[in-house]
Amino acid sequence: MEPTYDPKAVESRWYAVWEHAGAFRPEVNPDGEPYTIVIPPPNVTGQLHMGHALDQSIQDLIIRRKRMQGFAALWVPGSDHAGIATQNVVERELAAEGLTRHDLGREEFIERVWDWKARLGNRITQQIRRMGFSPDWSRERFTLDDGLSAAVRKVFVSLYDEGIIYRGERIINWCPRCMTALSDIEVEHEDESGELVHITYPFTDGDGGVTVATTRAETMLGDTGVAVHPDDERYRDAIGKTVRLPLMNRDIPIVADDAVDAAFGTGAVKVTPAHDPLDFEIAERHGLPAIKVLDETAVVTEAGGQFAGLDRFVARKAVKEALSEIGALGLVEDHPHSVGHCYRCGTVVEPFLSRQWFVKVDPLVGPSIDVFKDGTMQFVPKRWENSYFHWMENLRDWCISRQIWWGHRIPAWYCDSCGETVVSMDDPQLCACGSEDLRQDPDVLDTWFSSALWPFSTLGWPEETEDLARFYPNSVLVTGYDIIYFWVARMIKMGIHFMGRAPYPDVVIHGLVRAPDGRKMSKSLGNTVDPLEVAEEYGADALRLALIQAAAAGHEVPFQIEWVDAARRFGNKLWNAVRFVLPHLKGVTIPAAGGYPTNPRPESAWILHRLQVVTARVDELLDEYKMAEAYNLLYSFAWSEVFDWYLEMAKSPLRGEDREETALVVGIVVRDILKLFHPVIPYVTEELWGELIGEGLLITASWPEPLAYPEPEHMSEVQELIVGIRRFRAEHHVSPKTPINISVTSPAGADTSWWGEQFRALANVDATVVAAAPEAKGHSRLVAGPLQAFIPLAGLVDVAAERPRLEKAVAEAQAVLAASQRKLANESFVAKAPSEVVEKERAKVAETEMKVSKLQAQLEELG
RNA sequence: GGGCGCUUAGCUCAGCGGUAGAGCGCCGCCCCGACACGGCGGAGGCCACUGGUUCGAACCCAGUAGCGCCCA
Repeated sequence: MEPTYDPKAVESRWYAVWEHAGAFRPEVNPDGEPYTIVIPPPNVTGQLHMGHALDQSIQDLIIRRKRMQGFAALWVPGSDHAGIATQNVVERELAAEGLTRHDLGREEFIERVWDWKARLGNRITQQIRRMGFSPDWSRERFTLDDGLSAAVRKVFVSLYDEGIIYRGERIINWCPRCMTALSDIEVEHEDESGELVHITYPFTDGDGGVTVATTRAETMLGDTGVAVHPDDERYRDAIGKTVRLPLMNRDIPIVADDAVDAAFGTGAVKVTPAHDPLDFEIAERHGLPAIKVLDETAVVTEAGGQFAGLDRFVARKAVKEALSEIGALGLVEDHPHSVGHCYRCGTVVEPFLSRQWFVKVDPLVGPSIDVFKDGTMQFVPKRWENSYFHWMENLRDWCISRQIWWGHRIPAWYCDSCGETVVSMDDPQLCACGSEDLRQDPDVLDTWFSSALWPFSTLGWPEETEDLARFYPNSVLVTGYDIIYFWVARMIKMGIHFMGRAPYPDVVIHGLVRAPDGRKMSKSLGNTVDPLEVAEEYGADALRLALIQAAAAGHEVPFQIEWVDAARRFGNKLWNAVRFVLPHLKGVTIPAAGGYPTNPRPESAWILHRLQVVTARVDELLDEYKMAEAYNLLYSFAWSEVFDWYLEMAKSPLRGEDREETALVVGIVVRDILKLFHPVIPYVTEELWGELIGEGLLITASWPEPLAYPEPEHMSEVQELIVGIRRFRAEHHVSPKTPINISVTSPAGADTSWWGEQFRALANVDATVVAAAPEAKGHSRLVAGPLQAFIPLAGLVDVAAERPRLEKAVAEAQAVLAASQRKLANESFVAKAPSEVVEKERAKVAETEMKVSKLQAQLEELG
């Protein structure tokens, strides 16, 4: 083995081995209880970003551990077709050739997208492999696969038959650049500065008029009414009158409606039914017509009179100028307000009256909330339930049709003869009326519609497959909080509705990986960090460990390359630990599991005890999805206890008579550390497993279940004394190479057999174990519980130089003592605190008093 | 406007009722037969502020200030 670990060579070696061994398939544990995770499908257009790296690191950690625990662990990979995004990408490619999709026609365009997918669509799956993640590629799915398309079709038809899916004319969010409808949550609101423009509409029957306020002046071209609140005194007499719409010279009524906010603007609102959701509702209640004055490209229509042909923002300015000229324009005030943008392209979305397909959410919401209330499901951390409930309870119907070509085409046909709509599992040839003039709806479904079925469509539904029976419900879902609404909520609704059971009991929510500057990583800000580049430079293992250690419960994760660097060095440390162990294994075989000795030396008993305690705690933490805490604990156990202490303490016995029993423990402890770390840093641990065990693969080895050992007495005190001696050397500039003779007191009956050896090995002192403090003066005294070490000062240091150290030690001990005494002097503390806390405090006082008196005695000895 | 979160060592963050932690950075000493991608030792925090609950609060409650996110 090389003295330093090189991730490059190792990380390219193992993936194929694992895959060929079938290790990613649940079938490696044929009798295991099923455990399932479905991957949040990344976009085919996408590249792996830090968010994926974190999300998938967590999933791989979970799935690899479950696999080692003997579960039939299934992690289903796949991607979604990302309708709008993918179509945009391919259209951009066409544009470079001077073409539009309409030049190609629907079929040819779709073929072109499939070509594109074949060319580049597997980029992200290659990247997932590079990271060492272990989903079952034999079960990879794509939302446009035949099977998943059948699932989509079945769901659409069923929901249509149940009356939950319907087609209707409503105000939807329209992106004039993508030329499609969007759902409410695909609109991102941003505060922008704008103007609140006051416009006066004169009464048709006399003097005066009503002044309305708007931020979108151009929409007044489509006004068909004015609304005021019924209780608004100011407008009591105006209700029922008509006003003449300026510029358009249209007479429109003033109506009273509760929906009007009397406190906003002038209290009178213009009603533009075709271009505002609230106005549309008001218009419905009062029978006002809707006039479209903007078209699909956000250009003013013929209905906009003299402004026809102008872009919406140009028209806004022109309308204001025209109003100003005729004296209808009043106050113009600055008005910062929230403006909706398309989440795909950033264009300002237009509320737009349009006939679209919708999912009625009311019937689906109740059960999706109940599963949390009754404990069937939980968010981790739990606080996400609140925003989930709030969102669910305020849902509006989900607009699912998209005016694009790439996606699941809506299985609805319209009969040109009788006007009937046919929705069916099989493409209809004839309408019920006998006509053959059937046209299929040209639109496709929202990508999230198919993603909502992912936990069961990937398992074969609507076929009744073995996988479906075995792996549904899934065991856990791991995802970022940013898609709780987009995806998680919808999976829950569909899962319950179609499978009769929630898709998984646990939803683990993690934060977003932020740029080093603390801001969101985004291409436009240019502050993204490419996980593949990081993996190239530091190793995928290092990136994964760094992400897991940093990803504490549901908070944002600022990306720090220093963490990756630290994680990389941990790999090197592990590597060298194994490199240290190997030469000592002559004649000793480390079993792949178990092998814990019955009667280990005290040092070994200590580390085995710690191993058991730490492993048990790590299991608890992982079962609670506290990944960061678990691996920070393991990290410091491995480095600070095993490597810094135990391997050092093992060195002496490994050179002795009974070297084999220590070699066995060293090997076993390192083996279990490899196992415990494997789910996070699979490459280096697999490589080292090959070196240490050389049999089978770590990926399918068993999760450690160490034996419990009683903790040997005085281990921590001996360690404390060793640290004290080292500190003594450092403070007095006594080289570690200078041998020192000390005496160490031992309580009666203590097993001191191993002390001398370890004092020599770890502190380079010759320690004589004695029953009582030596009589002679002129030594420094170290106190650790019942143990004391006496370092003779003669010839080593100036006796007087020891005084400041002692004085400091006394002061510190006295401060601790005073604090404890103060507590115990407090009657309510003694009366009300739990007895073990009080006992602990009393013990501390006794111990500290002892320490103070010993140190003071020594100060006196110094003279 | 409603909701959620954050404010802890120079930096980035854990901890969330019983004596303040990590990584990086910093200061000494050391290439000691696993590792200088390292070892040994050390310095460094009125845990944002103000009140309250409690025997005891970084941790619970209320409020204040600043920052961030989500929804309307």
